Amino acid sequence: MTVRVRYAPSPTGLLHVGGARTALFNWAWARRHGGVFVLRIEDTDKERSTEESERSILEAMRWLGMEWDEGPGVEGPYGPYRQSERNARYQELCARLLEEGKAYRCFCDAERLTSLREQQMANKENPRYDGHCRDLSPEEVARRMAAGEPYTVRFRVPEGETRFTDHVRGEVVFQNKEVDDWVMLRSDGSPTYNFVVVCDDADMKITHVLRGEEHLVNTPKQVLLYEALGLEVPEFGHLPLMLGADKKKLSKRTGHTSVQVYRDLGYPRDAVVNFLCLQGWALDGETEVFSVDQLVESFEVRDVSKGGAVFDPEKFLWLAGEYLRQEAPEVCAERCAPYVIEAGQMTAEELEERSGWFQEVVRGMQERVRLYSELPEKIAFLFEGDEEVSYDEKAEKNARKHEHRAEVLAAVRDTLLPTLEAGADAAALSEAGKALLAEREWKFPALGQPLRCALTGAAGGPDLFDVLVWLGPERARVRLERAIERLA
RNA sequence: GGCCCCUUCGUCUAGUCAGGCCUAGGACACCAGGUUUUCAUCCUGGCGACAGGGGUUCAAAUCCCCUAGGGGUCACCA
Repeated sequence: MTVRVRYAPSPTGLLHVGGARTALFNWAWARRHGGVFVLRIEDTDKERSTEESERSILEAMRWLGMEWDEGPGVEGPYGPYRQSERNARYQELCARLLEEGKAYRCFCDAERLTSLREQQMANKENPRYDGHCRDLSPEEVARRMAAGEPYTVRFRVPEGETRFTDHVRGEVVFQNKEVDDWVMLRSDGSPTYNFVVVCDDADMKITHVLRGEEHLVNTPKQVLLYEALGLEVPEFGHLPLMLGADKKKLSKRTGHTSVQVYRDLGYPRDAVVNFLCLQGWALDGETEVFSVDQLVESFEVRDVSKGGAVFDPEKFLWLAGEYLRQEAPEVCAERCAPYVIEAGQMTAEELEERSGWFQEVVRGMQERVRLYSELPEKIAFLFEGDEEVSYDEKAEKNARKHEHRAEVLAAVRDTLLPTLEAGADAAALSEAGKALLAEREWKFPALGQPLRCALTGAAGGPDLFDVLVWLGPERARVRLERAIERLA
């Protein structure tokens, strides 16, 4: 039997990182077993669903590299893949259950239900439907329908207990008396989640339902519905929740929750995928950094942890840096480019013209950056006017520690700049610099600290000889002259 | 509160299904050293956990029971 799994987001916002992880696990599981990954849009909530949100979710899914085999834009044998387009089928199945007495019409209005709930809570009872319309006579139902009274359709939960084997948690049992006669069809005739999810999963031949743990308590309702419909029950696997620092379900209160935000913040794509997988799953307990291929090779649902995972922004940042540093400079440069443009440091055209130069800068900066977005502020000194480089306090203090600072800077101007002009690279400049120091029997800091201050105005940063090359002889000369005066 | 789920370092986790190889391994963070022209990277070391209590067993992080704690969910949302 081919494995068929699905990810079924509701288009009511951006793609949540928890949802993305669920999708990733489903996707990996399908790929691992040569199965099919279905993407289905659960837009039964007309109030909150938007096309805009659907677009952004699809875009984020693609960005993460999850191609769906069936779903919006990809024809499949069980479409359409948007619930709003499948209404006829829901009505059909509902009519069947009604006919068989497995569901019934309920004429209780919102007002009655609300006061019922309030009363129950006041009595310290559990709020639940009281079965008021469960056994209405066919005549009464017909009469009230004819009178145009609005009604919902409720599922008639049978007696007994419902059990299923969860691939993450093992055997789970619910007493049916704890399960409410839930609403399948709203009074406007539209279907609810628990109803459509079963219809669609069955129609789409889904074999494994992997979803967040918040759905665990819905499962008995759904199992019961499969049984009432005479359908085969799929296998379930409830993934642990992703938690915020407060150990509660990850929400905006404790940090960013959408994939798009991390993308926009400049996290490498593969780092996002890798990190999400680390929440609740481990390759071997040793390897933290792994590829999508490795994920697909070894992902098993039974290896998923049971406990919730606190989302750790620090570790995420570390992992982002791991990925960014491994990138080829030209790739990294391309990904940093939008941020450089946004910061107003270079235009797209300039970036194009000086792509070699920019890549070289990126290469020199990669070890010092974790997110693409971090680059601009770290190379801002390159875009300052040469006459107005601002020295920060520590840089200037470091430079002033060396009494021969002016002399050393002058020596750099007189010996290194000509070398640079002649086309020397950073390695050659470094040699020349060291020779210059050896001559005078000075240690490196005597050169490094004044020079760094002169060139960058900062106490730390990239290799000085790289900086010399990036700046070029003209600009370096201006900065040196100015420093010789200012640091005198 | 009812029901359901969960519980190994601060955090992510390996080990639990098939009890001995675990004086519990790795990673992030933190601390201390080292390399380095600074910063960063990199390297070395340190700190640090089986929620508690009972069983079962020659032997329990691993199996059973209880307690405690945390979470999820209780809609004409999904």
